[in-house]
Amino acid sequence: MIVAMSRYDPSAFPPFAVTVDLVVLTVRDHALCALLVRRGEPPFQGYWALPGGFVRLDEGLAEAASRELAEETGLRAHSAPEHGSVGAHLEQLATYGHPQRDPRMRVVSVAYLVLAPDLPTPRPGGDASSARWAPVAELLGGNPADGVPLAFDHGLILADGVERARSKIEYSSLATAFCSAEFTVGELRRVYEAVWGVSLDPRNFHRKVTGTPGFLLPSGGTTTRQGGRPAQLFTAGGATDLNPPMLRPES
Amino acid sequence: MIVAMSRYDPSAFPPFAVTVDLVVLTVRDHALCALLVRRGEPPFQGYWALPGGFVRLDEGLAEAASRELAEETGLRAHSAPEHGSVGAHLEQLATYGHPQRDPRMRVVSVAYLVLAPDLPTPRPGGDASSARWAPVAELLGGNPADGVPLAFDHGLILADGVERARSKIEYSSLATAFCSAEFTVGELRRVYEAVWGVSLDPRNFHRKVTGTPGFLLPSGGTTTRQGGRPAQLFTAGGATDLNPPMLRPES
DNA sequence: GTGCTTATCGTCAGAGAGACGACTATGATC
DNA sequence: GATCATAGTCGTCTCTCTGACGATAAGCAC
Repeated sequence: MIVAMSRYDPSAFPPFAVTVDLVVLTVRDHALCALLVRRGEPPFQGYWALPGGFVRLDEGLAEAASRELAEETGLRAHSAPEHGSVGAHLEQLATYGHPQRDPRMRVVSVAYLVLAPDLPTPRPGGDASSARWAPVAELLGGNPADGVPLAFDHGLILADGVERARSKIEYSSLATAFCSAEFTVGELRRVYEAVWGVSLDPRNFHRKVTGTPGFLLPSGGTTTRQGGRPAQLFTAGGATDLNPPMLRPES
Repeated sequence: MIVAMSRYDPSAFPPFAVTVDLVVLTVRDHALCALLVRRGEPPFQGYWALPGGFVRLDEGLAEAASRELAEETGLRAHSAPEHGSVGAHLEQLATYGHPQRDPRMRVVSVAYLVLAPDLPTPRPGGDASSARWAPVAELLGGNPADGVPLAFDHGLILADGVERARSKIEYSSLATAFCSAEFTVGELRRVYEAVWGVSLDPRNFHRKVTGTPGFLLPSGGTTTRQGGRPAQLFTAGGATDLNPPMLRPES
């Protein structure tokens, strides 16, 4: 087998550049938003793009994603969920390697998905004008005239990331990654509503999440943040899987 | 931003080797099996490994996976399901890039998952002694003494692929990818039983799969392959999602 | 106080799944 | 041919969960 014989021949392998790209999602103002940075040089100069960068030769892929995330947002991300943690959730999304996705060289990009609570200030890289939170509804709204399309294949990557997030909160407790350490059932419901773009019945939602063992842990306090009757505060419980899942309403 | 400035500098990027590795699964003798090849050279000489190879500079990742699959098994795979097709299902699984996963060089491997019907002869590469179908229960059985561990991180990749397959047939019609073009409800049930390693009630299973619109299309004929009363033959319908899903029995 | 908001508890009908009985249609064996 | 074993198919019952509500609770603004 010729292929097997040359497979790990160190002297003659096709050289690739490997990058990580980040789909960083959060919920702001009742809308799902993605972090974008503006490109300062060609190609796609002036276009908005996903944050990311080269993987170094001595670091792992998740490590590179984590480093880029910290550089751009100051967030510390965990691959494994931690209870009541302030860090963001990070998981590998997919890998994109079309030969012509970068016009200058062969680049394979490993995309990571980050779910973060609403950040106090989007101060990526210290340069406020070069980064923003963009509502994904505007970016993916089918109508390209709504805004400049993203650089490279980042529109595709973003769409995959959003779909992953939308489906993942169905059968896991990951929606809590969008909330701060303590949150109310109503805040969690607004996360689901923003990510899915739907309205949910508050009573059925309350029954579902409070009735699932390990999803929510009462933290003892109450809050009146949202106006109206004070709501009980919770932290994320240890459960990671939702069984049975909370399915999106039919399209 | 230093990172952004150097991000796509074509003259100075860290060079990586990029490979694809294949988790090829099928159901043989009521057991879920994976395709393995024996390594002929160091490192891990004599170990069993997942089939795979280098990505060429002018081909896409799925393209490379598809090419390797054809070279090793003769199968033609489709990323998109086709009705009644004889080809296998192929989808991207995940990407593995730990800096020391290959002792000689920095290799990033994009793993693909292939679900194939039982192949008449496992004649990979034309060299029968260098390839085999191995029951995944033996490979992942927690007890490493059951067999030689796989080369590189292929044991981890295989475990991820098996878990993907197990969960994916819950909420999609992908289990039909393990069947030949025409199959009976009982054959499809035995696929689920082999992949999940459980026993399912034939009556409830029959009600579920025949009651899900678009899952199965009656092809008109009947068969008596399995002995007993002749069973109706079906082909895979157009539906890709199972809603509601068919959940595994609780562990 | 009234009115508005949000939170939380209850009730009811329908869909779906698990457990399992009953019947059907073939081949194998006596 | 009668009997048996095997596998396929249809029905029934119960329980759980969900979606669609009604009703009540506890804050704030006026």
